Amino acid sequence: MPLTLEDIALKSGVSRSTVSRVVNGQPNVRESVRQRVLQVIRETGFHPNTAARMLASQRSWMIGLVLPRSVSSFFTDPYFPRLTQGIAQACNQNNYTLGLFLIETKEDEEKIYPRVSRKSLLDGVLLQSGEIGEQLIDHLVDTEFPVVIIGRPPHPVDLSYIDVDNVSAACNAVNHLVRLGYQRIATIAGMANHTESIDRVEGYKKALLADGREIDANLIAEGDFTENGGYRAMRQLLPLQPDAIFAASDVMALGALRAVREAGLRVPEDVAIVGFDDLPFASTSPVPLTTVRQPIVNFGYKAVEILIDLIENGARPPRQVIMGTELIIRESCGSRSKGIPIEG
Amino acid sequence: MPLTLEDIALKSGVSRSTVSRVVNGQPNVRESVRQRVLQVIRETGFHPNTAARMLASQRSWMIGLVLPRSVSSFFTDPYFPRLTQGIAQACNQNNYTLGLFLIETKEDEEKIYPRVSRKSLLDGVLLQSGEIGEQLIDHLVDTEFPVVIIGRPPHPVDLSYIDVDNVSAACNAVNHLVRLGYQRIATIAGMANHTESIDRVEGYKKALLADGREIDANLIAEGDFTENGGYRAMRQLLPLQPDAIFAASDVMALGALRAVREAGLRVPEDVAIVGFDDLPFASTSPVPLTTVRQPIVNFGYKAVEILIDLIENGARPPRQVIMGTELIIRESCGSRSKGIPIEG
DNA sequence: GTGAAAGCGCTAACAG
DNA sequence: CTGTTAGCGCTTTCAC
Repeated sequence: MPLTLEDIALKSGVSRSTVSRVVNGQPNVRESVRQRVLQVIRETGFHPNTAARMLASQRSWMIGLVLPRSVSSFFTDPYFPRLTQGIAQACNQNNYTLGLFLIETKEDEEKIYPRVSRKSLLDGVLLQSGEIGEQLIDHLVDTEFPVVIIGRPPHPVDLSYIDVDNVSAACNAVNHLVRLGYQRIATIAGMANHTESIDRVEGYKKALLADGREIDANLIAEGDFTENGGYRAMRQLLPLQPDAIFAASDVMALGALRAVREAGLRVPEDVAIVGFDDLPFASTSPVPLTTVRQPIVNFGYKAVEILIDLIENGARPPRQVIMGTELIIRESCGSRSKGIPIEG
Repeated sequence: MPLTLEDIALKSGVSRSTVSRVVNGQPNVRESVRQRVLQVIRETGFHPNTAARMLASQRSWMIGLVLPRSVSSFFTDPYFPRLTQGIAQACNQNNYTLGLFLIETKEDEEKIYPRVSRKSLLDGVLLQSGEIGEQLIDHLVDTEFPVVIIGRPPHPVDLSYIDVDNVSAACNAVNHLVRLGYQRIATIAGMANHTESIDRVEGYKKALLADGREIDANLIAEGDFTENGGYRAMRQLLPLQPDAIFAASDVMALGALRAVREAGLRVPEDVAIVGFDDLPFASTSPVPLTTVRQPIVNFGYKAVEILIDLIENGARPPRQVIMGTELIIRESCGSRSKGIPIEG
């Protein structure tokens, strides 16, 4: 029923190859012929069969986005939808189709693995860097299969990845609190087995040490990137009477804020809070959040760009792209009330 | 380089057809032969080429999720990630691959159209019902292509869809406010050209009329399913001194809550608020939200189920599946303080 | 129960 | 510039 190249060839009085050339925008076709063929294509509404094309050309024009099971916050943290947006946008623009692979169970992982690691379905994959010990990375690493990891991989691997400089970003944020004169600065970290958590804690420590302070391990509470996780971590910190909190995500900062207020304390007067991400709600939260802005959409965009470069040009060696962040000052850190100037 | 059926056939001393039968779990193979072939497959790590399979069988085992441009709240409303979760889960379980199509520009729409409307790439699509006037639906309607619309379509079409009974759900919610004795009940609607908004407003009116009240058009404010939209709508309503608000989404309810508190009023003492969705944050919002719970994940799950039935059994006529909702009572409607019993 | 053979619709040399 | 000719790797009759 659906039309084939052959049909179009017949109707335009040329061969199948010529039609193929026209469809693929190849140069070696006489202009008048090209026009005639295009005309027929338009009239008939012909579209080449994707599967046949994939098979013959060994290219699918499709990439996969893999979100490992460990990234359970996909549904609770607006970070991921935004990332996905950037990725989808870039795919559209480059005429790639995006396949979404959410891994939730061990079973999923096994089912999905062959689909995301062979050229027969995907031209390449974007892998959200998950837990340390993530199997998928190791499987992928010695394949020739094009991969870009989103986020610094747990251990050094010979793969391209894209990340922000979490250490510096966190360090800057905490340093801001230091300069504002806070004495007991605590942090709510993400899950301990995720690189971005590790890096942000490191930045936290670095800023404190740079000011000649000591690290109090009790002031480092582990959240899990959820609102509730932030809340629980804050409840745990409260008895230690911190006067400032650096939370590794805006969502956790919100949970912390809830806990602080529930305890009858004020933000930022009694406890200052700084978040991470600068998601839309950061500015509309009960107390507008001072936070580290990540270029999330661009991040996804860039990831696709690198992947496509890998697919189409096989660019080697692997690239590491680090994107910039920016500290956004709002109410929750109290710099306004303290009247301390903001650095440019 | 990668293995083919032929390779496996050679190594197991059978024909390509037999290997194909084994791979596809067909019955007509002697058990001993089946075992031998399976053994070779395991040893070699063979996986059939997806493109070749698609081409020969005219099936891709892939479905698309299409989010039209009008669904701009994809990135601001946690509703969509949850829906996507349910869909992805169901796809995994049924061995389908999920393609994600986010349409943002007119250009995207044109590029994507051929990809989502032909059997050559997808076996079927899930279309998030968008704006009234959405082109895609009309294009899809007279194709034989399997489609399930998520949400009631703007105008009656001969397609399967899945939805909740928004009218009843809203009516129940507002009725709850009525029974609590609120006198000036306002509503914050979604975008006027979306069916779920229309239906929820209708439910709102229905509850009021059922109580013998009149509809005051000024008490119906239009939001846009964002937090800011809810905030703005509430600011517009505030001068009219409503004593209760029914918001068409939790996100908007949150915006309304912010506006109310900013005006120095208390929830629920001065203004009661009821939301819609029961997203995770509804229970942790500054005032826990009374809201209509939608079975979002199940919703996505069910949508896939219907689509697969359509693909595999060509089930006709189109099915309309309506899922149930539940009113979740928390603090924001004030029923606790008013001591009014909650219906079973 | 198993194998041979004919495609699925397209791309990509290779001639001309 | 254009047509001919092989496949891409698998599914699926149709014989045996």
